[in-house]
Amino acid sequence: MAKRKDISLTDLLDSAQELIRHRGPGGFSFRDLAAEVGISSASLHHHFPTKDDLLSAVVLRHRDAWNRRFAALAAETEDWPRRWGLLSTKFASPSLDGYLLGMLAANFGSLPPASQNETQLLHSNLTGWLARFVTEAKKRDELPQETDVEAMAHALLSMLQGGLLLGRIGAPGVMDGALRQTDEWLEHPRS
Amino acid sequence: MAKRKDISLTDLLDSAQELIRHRGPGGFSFRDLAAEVGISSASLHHHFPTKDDLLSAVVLRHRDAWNRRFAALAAETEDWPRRWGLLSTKFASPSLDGYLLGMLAANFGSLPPASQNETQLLHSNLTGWLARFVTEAKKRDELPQETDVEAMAHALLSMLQGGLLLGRIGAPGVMDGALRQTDEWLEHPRS
DNA sequence: GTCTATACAGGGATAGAC
DNA sequence: GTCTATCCCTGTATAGAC
Repeated sequence: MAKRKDISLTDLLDSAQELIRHRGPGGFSFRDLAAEVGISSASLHHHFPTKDDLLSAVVLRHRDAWNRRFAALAAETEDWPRRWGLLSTKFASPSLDGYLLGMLAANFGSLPPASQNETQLLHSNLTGWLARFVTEAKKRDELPQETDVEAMAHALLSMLQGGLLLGRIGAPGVMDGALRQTDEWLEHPRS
Repeated sequence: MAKRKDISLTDLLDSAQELIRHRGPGGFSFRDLAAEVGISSASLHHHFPTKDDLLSAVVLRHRDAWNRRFAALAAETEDWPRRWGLLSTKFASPSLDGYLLGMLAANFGSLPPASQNETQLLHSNLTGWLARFVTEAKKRDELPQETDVEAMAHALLSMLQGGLLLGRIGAPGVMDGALRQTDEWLEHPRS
């Protein structure tokens, strides 16, 4: 023993992110994560001295990933219905990590400082992208001119996060229903 | 010492509920709650042998409270806009406890069994009432006949919970924005 | 019904060898 | 970079006196 395994940072963050999504930031221990990736908790502390370091690293990467996804989506199409369709699908996909923000938000008060910070940044990044998309949709007359950009962005993100969150309880069709209704609202703007 | 203080069950559950709302079900200990109500943790265990007992008692009472609120609301008016207005206000009020469901949902996987059960019941109670209100609104032609009752109920509850949850992060205007947009959608049904 | 005291498991984190 | 061993704290829960 005591040989280098050179656990990749990516694998580590992947496992950590999975644990946060499933059990919440306080729902797993260094020992849990260490066991999962096959090293000792002391070795884990070598990579991330404190839990705050670990959590905020996960959130930072997650934020980057979403920013890249949004940028790619923005480049891919200017069509609002298409943008929203792809976006909501990404969020609704259980294999993807739309859950993370909600888990962090729910346990925000118990998060260590750097992680709180990253979580706020994640939230404002997502809201910012949504607001940009809504603004552009208005310019293209795909949404009513009276649309309040901020309100719409908050509503859409709240819906997505709330749907994911309530879906955790186990009742079927929550996210599907919420998305179906939202689509109805979005595709049939007021007369 | 060792005199009876006869801490009232109500005070106990109140404090516990407050702690769950603020820190989540796993974010406080028997010692925390005991200190708050001014008894020892051992005394607390006398009232609630396990944490599962404590949590599920809180959720049960909470569920009852919402059922009574909904029933009162149903009796008070049949007007859908008014019902929704009062309801969303109740949920949005920070002094009230609309948070609870979201906190429980986020940490659902870490909840002990009875508490999971109660949480599911809470969720289905709330969804059921919302669905009933939507159904009645359709009958009164206050919502489009094509409205999918389940979808609408899931969407509204998701929005409320998502808004409350994201509001915890500290960004201002989330819940307000989400509600403003929802009102827009509800008051201006498709042409 | 309340207390003190305590058991026991699990958490984050560190020391120091290899 | 990894390990074993360990520290110290906090969590749930119990025993037994008053």
